[in-house]
Amino acid sequence: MPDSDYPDIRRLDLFSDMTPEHFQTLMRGAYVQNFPPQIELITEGEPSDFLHVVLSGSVDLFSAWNGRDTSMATVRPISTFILAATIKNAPYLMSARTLEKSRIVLIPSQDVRAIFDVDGGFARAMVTELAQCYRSVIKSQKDLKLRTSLERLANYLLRQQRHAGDAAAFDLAFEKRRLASILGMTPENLSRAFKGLQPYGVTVDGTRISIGDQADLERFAKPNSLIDDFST
Amino acid sequence: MPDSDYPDIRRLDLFSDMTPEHFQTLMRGAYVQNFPPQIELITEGEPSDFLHVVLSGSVDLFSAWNGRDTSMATVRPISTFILAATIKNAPYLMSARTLEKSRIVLIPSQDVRAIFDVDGGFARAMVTELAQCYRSVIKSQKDLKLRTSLERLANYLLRQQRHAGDAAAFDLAFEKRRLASILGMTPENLSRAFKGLQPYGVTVDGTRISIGDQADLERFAKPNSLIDDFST
DNA sequence: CCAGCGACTTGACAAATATCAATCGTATTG
DNA sequence: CAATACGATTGATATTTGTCAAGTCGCTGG
Repeated sequence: MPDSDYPDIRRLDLFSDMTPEHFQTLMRGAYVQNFPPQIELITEGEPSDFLHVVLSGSVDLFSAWNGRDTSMATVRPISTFILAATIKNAPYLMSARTLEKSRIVLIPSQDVRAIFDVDGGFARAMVTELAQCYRSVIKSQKDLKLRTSLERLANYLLRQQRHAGDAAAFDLAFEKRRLASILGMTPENLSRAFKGLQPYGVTVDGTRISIGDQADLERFAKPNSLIDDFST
Repeated sequence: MPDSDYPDIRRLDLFSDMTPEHFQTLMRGAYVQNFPPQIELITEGEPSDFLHVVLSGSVDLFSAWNGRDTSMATVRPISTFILAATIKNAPYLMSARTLEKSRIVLIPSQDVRAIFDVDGGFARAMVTELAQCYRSVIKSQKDLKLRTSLERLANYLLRQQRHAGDAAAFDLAFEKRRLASILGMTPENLSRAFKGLQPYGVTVDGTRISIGDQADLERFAKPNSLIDDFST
């Protein structure tokens, strides 16, 4: 691995508290690879050989069953994925594929587990990371079970808007078919859902979203920090 | 707390690897309480003051939004809940209420975080516990997003059957209204779903479920270890 | 330039799910 | 024992969501 990547990884919360020696050990066994778009990095059901770290690009975590499939989450730099499978030495529950050209670190799971056993700082960082992941999925689960698809879309747009610095207009982070899958609906329904939000001042032009009256949309969406706030 | 409860708690994976001193410290600040049924133990949004351990009885984790509510999970002895909120010192994402008369240990979150900082064994046990919780929610999420309500019910019954030692008949673990909520449907729909499984040999008499032909039901349900196997 | 591809949209329809109201059955209680 | 309360069920209906089949639009590669 090029040494230039070290600092970026070291700076991750997950790796910043471990001893330099242990970090070195991890990095010695690791390697970095550049992947083109649409490459399947891991397949659900396979043993978790590597902990992955996305340095650049983005990765889609998805799952399939009985001919259907669904996007579960998107991983953006710089963060890790499939930490839980790695540490439990259990099969992946989700598949992963690159969405764009991506630079990814692969750290042998075996090494991660070994260092985890001897480095308290690493173990503690892992707790924080896993707790965060757990709470994110719980929020997503609440979103799915408590809201209609229209409400999910409205709240998603408000979250994206906040992420864009409360701008009145912003671009969708990815294509609509996958947004639909993430929100748990079909692409056709997403199209209709966008129309359904027109009365609340939402206009769509291709990938560009404009929110005419944020307060109006919020009155409908009823965003809630226990579902929509990703920082806590 | 009565000393008789110590061994039960100590035997939990979460607490078995920590030093005796740290365990003592945790137990000194903890207390045990008996709650009647239907008592709300915690409310979502509140600060996480205590890590909870269910010694006996059972607890429903649920969440509400905009007048709707849904059951997220059931906690049975002996295990903990809201570990993630405790460790992140963040508000509860779910509310909890006793389903029956329950005996519950309350351990001040502050103590848990303090010991977590100094006891590597505890931190490591926490990682395992959180990874398990995370994977459980992911499975549940896949169940929700990839399956129809009929398929969810069929697979739920197969899981329960396995839990009952592959018996041809078994009793539902809780009342149907809450089962419906857990499976993400209305009670009315659950009733119809049971009827919908009759062609596959499922018969219902009150709380008693009989599975006439397990292979037949499995052909319909298509159980998958990456969704339905809770041990991995 | 333009043919072709793929994502998106739209409409018509079908299926799944929720809602509302009424009823049934059982367990509890005065 | 009767009255009642509550969960479960059922039927009718409405809403939501998915499916299928066009058709549009924009982009890209020859």
